Amino acid sequence: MTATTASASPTAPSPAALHDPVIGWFGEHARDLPWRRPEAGAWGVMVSEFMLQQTPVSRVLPVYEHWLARWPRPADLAAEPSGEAVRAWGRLGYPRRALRLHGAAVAITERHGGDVPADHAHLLALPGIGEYTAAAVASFAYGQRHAVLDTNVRRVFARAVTGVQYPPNATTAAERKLARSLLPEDEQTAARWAAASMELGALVCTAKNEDCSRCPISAQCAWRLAGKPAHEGPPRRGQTYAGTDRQVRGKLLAVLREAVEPVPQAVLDAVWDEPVQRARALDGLVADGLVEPLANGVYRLPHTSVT
DNA sequence: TAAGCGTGGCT
DNA sequence: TAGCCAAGCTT
Repeated sequence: MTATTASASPTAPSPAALHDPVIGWFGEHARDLPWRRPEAGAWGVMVSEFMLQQTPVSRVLPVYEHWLARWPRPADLAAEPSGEAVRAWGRLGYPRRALRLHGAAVAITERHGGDVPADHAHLLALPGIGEYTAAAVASFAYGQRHAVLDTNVRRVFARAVTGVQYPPNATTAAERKLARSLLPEDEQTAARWAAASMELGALVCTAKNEDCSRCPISAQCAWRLAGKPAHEGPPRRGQTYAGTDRQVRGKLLAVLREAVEPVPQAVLDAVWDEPVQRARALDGLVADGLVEPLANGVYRLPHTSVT
């Protein structure tokens, strides 16, 4: 066996030594977010999880409120063209999420009687829902016992238990095993723990400028006890953006989002000088179902119904 | 498994 | 200033 970065440090705290302080801290410091209120329901939780994938809370808040007011139930969204979801997504980024959320709403309406399924496997089968989101919805909306492994939780575990600054680039089997071993037995406590450990990573045990003076488990944290050694190993993969197809796609879609009428090719051509890359970006958007080509070189957001 | 996929605020 | 970073999913 190769050494695993998720193995416990010699000074790793026991699970029981972590649960009470972190859950207690959460009770005092949890943010009052709309998707955490009882009235949000499972649909509100699910919408928030889609929007929060790779996107900060502050930018999600206004779009979330607008979305839930317009489409209070999955069937309300499913009844609209997918392009309306893309338009309402605004500038949250990664607009394929809007398409997938719309597709999930259609599937929920058709297969689950309009109610967000509580079963983990059923959630996982919906478009746009992967390992993390399925566990998050099952845990946050339905109070179930699941290991909820997002980037915040992975970082908290890497530090507090494993004793390193950052988790691996991709989630490993060792991390999943560790997360399961730390999960409280009691279902309600497990759900509380999932939300609390995540919030700790989001507010205190942040990627940069972590504030150990505000951390409820700083006395037991393996990384801190080791002297907070700097990250070793391969650098974490950075994201390039300027000059990429992604940037061109973003510019093209921004024009179409704000247009009421279908947009002529010439208007789209104005957003980017380089014709080969511009064409490739537009073709990609069409292939992804984010843009619908009409006759005569005119484009719009998709009006197609999902089948 | 690693690359592709948006956007904007922060340091 | 120019990266770095933010509750991932899909192929």
